[in-house]
Amino acid sequence: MKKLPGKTVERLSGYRRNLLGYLAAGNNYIYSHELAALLHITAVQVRRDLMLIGYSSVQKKGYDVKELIDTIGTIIDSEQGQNIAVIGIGNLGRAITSYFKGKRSKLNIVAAFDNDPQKVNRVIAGVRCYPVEKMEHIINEQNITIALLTIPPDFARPVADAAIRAGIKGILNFTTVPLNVPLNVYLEEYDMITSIEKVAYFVKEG
Amino acid sequence: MKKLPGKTVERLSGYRRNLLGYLAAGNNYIYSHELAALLHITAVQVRRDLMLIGYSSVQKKGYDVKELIDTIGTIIDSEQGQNIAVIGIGNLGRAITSYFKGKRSKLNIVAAFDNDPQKVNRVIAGVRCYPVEKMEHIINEQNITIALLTIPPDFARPVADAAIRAGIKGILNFTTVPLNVPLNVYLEEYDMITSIEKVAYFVKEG
DNA sequence: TTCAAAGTGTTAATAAAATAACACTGTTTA
DNA sequence: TAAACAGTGTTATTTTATTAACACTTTGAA
Repeated sequence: MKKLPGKTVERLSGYRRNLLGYLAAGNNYIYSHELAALLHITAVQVRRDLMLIGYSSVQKKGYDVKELIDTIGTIIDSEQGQNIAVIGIGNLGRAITSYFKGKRSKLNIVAAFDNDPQKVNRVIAGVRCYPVEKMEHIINEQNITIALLTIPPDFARPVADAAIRAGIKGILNFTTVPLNVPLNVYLEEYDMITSIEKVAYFVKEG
Repeated sequence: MKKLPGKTVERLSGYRRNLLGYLAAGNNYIYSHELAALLHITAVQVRRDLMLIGYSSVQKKGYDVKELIDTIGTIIDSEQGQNIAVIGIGNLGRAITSYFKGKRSKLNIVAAFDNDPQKVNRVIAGVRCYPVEKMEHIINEQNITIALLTIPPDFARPVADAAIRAGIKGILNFTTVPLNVPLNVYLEEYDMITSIEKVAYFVKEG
């Protein structure tokens, strides 16, 4: 399967999330236009995305929700699973960890790192917290490839570099600090302030 | 000024965030390619965005950082400021509040809402928490137009509806629940799981 | 059955976004 | 002070993403 565009991956993730909710609500079939409505996009977009991943419904009674969830899984999940570390287990790190933990079977948050002696060697939000000095060791030992970066700005850069040296292949950066990573490391940046400002702008402009 | 595309607004927010850091680091001028590098985009993109908002540097010695920060402010900020409420002050709500509070002079988080009697009528992360029943009243009284939705999924929909009835004009939805809002309300959805899954996908695929 | 109605997969067209190209203007150096 | 250089603003081009169009298939009703 050819590598999908980032936007498509985002939507696939959104489809699955909504399908899980839809299934939990007791629905077994869904039409493209219904799924589209949940994401505020068009039915064509949905069908086009599903075409891209080679999915087609046998019946014309809508898509089989379970089947579609599984198909999306075969595309965006890694078969053997992927391990995640939360770097910096302050307010945001804790929030993300407890929010995410257990939600996706193939993605496991297996470690947290922090410098605060109050936190180190304790289990926080269901995850063991290690001192930052042990990062390299633990990342290797636990085969962690993904890092969620939620540390104070001053440490963001050096700690991210260390994580990469230790073998991290993908970073989701929640800090306000711009990072630079080698080509073989995938970097996604998310800044809440930008989201808030965007809402504010469109509220202002109507 | 014509309404800008969402993507441009996001980048402008990113420019300002980076410029603030750049200024704090003691730099007063910045070239388009330097600013571009911080955001991992091209210099052309930067110049194009600035053209869109009608900014041009008098000198050819790079942009005046302070001036550019101000110009971006005149575009994306509301002159009289905008008030924000955090609806649901659990882990994530607290994290966002303490992260954001005071970072942008024109955007103020002025109230939190929650049902938990332990939280109600207390000041949490620097913001007073009110019971959800008082939401309509407070939103009106404090002229709150923006809501950050960080409540448990089961309450998301009814509470969002109530907030809109009370006069909210923009919602940033951090829950996994798909919302429907009237046309005059701006809705931005952010799902952390999607971000994490996106990173995971591109780590997997290389 | 058979005929509409509704839904799907796919190709074609459109729109939006990012990139390239380039003329112009200061800046620097010799 | 002139010639090379570097950086900017803007138009043109390309690429990417979205939407429209449509033939085909199933479903359901008459």
